Amino acid sequence: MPTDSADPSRRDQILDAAERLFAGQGFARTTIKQIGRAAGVNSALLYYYFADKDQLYREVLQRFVARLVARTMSGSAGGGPPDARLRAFVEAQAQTLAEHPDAPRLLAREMIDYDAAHAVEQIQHLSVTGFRRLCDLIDEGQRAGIFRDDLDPRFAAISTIAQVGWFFVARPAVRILLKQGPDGPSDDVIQAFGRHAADFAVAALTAPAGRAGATARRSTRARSRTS
Amino acid sequence: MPTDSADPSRRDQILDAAERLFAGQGFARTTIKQIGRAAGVNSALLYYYFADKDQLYREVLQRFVARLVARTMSGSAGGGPPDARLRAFVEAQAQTLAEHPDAPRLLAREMIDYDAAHAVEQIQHLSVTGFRRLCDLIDEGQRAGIFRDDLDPRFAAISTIAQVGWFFVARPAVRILLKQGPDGPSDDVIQAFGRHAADFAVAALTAPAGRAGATARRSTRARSRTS
DNA sequence: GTCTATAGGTGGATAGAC
DNA sequence: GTCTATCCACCTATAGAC
Repeated sequence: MPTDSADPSRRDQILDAAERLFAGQGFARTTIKQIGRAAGVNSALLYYYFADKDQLYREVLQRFVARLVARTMSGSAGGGPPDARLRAFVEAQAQTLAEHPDAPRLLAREMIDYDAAHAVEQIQHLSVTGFRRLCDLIDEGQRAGIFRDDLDPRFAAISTIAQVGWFFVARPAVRILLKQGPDGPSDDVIQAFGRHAADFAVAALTAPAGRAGATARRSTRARSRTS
Repeated sequence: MPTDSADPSRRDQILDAAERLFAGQGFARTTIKQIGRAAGVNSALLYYYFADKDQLYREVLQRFVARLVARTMSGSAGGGPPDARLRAFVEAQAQTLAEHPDAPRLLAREMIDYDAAHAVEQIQHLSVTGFRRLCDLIDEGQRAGIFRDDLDPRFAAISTIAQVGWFFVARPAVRILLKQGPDGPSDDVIQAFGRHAADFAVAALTAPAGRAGATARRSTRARSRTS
């Protein structure tokens, strides 16, 4: 099985079809024959390019995450004050997911179904890049005195990212709540939510430290900020 | 197939086993024979109690969501100011999910894989109860002047719920970020995150309206508040 | 490289004894 | 009610012609 070497077209053709199908119906329900048909080739050919179904799936995920990381990273590189950069980060995230509607499904399913076993390195990479960048951003804002410093940056990063992530994963519920059509929220609504999420996060982080926790104990910070 | 009538024990025994397996590995990868084995009965017996695999899955989901709704609702009934009740709501949510670690997986997968087709009414019910209650809470706080009124209550509700939801769904990523063991975050960390999420949401909602959106346009509100 | 044909295995579902 | 035995469909993967 000459899995490597150079034949872009056919190979990518198969990967494209596989990506669509895996994203749409998951690993188990997608058959080799479906993929072959969708790619316009005989299903046996898949075994010329890939060792088995599992390997094909892994390569789909890898290619996918790599693209996603590239896209996300390029979007939030600029300078400026931490709150503006955080805002840019969140809006870029919404933008990216709106352009790749398969992404949340594919990744969330992988995490849920296989505990990310097919793409540990990829998911790690995403965590180490995306999450980490956010953490650093928040930490920086805290040290600059712009953000309240009684929040754990890692918790805050999860809360920030969660908004847009959940918006896409819980699509059926969101659709009902927002009374959107069967295709899910329109681009307008997605963009509006992206702005809202950025707003929400910045507001939570810039709130005066003493004010919000009237009922509650101070500091949900559990650990060192070096993370 | 006398699917109904009265035989609690056997039937529930099968449902229990099925729930564990479906939650752990999803619908497609779970086989009838696995369920039979896990339940300690012959797999053919499943067809005495349930019409087919699909029907069994539906009943698992229904029972599951019914329990979840009951649990969630009882937790956030009390009175008090809106911000305290919102806090109670979020912490109850975290508590519930910590006690039912299968819940996020089961529900998220159903939404992702089948667009909630197996449990439309259930998901609708969850949305109409949980989400709606949150929306009303936020709306009430806005009218009382406690929460800023330039946020769409429905968007704010999504952001609020998303935090804990994502925390469980993205477990592999969270695990890496928080440097937790393979079993996922400990109960302490879950509780801490629940408090954090409540804090985060209340802070975002109580922030002075003009302050947070220095860079941004006012109001991410898109539609009427009657929702 | 790409196809046809098919082996080998598994899963959902039924028939029928007890 | 519960089990044994089994059928049939379908899916992954391979063998081998072209």
